[in-house]
Amino acid sequence: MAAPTSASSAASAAPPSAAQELDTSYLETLVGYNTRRATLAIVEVFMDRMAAYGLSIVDFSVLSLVGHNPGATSRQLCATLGILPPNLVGIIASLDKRGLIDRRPHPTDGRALGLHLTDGGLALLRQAEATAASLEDDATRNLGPAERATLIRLLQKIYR
Amino acid sequence: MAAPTSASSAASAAPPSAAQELDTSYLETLVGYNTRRATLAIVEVFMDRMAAYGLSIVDFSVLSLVGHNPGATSRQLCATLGILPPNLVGIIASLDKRGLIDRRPHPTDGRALGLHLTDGGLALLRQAEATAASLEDDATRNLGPAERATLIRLLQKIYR
DNA sequence: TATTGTTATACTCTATAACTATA
DNA sequence: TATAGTTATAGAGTATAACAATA
Repeated sequence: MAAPTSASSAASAAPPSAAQELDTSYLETLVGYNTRRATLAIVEVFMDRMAAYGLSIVDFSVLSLVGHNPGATSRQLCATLGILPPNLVGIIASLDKRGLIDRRPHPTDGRALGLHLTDGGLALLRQAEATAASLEDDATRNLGPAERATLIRLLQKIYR
Repeated sequence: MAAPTSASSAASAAPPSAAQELDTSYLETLVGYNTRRATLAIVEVFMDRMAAYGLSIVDFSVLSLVGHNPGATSRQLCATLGILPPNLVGIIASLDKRGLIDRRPHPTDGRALGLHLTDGGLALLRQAEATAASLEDDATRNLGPAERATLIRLLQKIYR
């Protein structure tokens, strides 16, 4: 959480006044504090670079899930990403309007719509996923490959 | 992100319809996706249990930092927690109004106010920190002590 | 009767601009 | 002139209730 949030990060690498840093040793003993700080550090880089494609983090997640799960429904995306249905409507509508995804009648359920990438959506996803891989390497540059694998394994032990 | 967000988590351990789970294997290769999912899992438990003290996560962080850094200023809290000054004003005012913290004139800087815990604030912090320790143990129950230490070390390599 | 997708809406969180008083 | 704390305000993100169409 302490990471300067975009505002100050551009101009100043060192803090503007530095004043006096607080002792965070207690908070740093909490796993949740550390996962949150790490998430914010990565998310900041993620948002910066995905802005080039006009994609938010959720946009990227939706586009990627649809790409890897052709015919997925809104309901499935909501369950997977922890988004509530009313909040996904605008996201889907926006990706559809931009011509990145198609909404087709579901083959077996008349209530549902199956989501599919368009050719343009697939092309954008490939670029975005390449950018994501590169950005993740940068954000985790202090981790070796084995450490990165260990980190992911331990994190999944928490949420899976 | 996929974790059911409080709404469904109470009544149903298994998903309501289950429908068909999507393939998330690509997203799970991203460190950011995993840190975010783990954060959401812990945050959910954290919010549930801290509600007993009327503390949000930021309330807890502020109370804890002031407790471990008597005389800290708003500016320092903002820098440490990545909160913007206008968004901290209400939080500080609320903790003050509840009698958990005091705002005293800063000894050397007439513009600033030094923050201190009241006796009541210290008592509440001690309870809250005990609850946090217990809740963290629960949320990371699938990790051994060594794994927990490794996880924290690797996360700090990302954000420090 | 339950579920999918949707609208409307409210609440929280986060962000920017501008003011005051002190330095 | 720069900084600490503050106000007002705008924008995301997230939450609930309720509806039409379909199962």
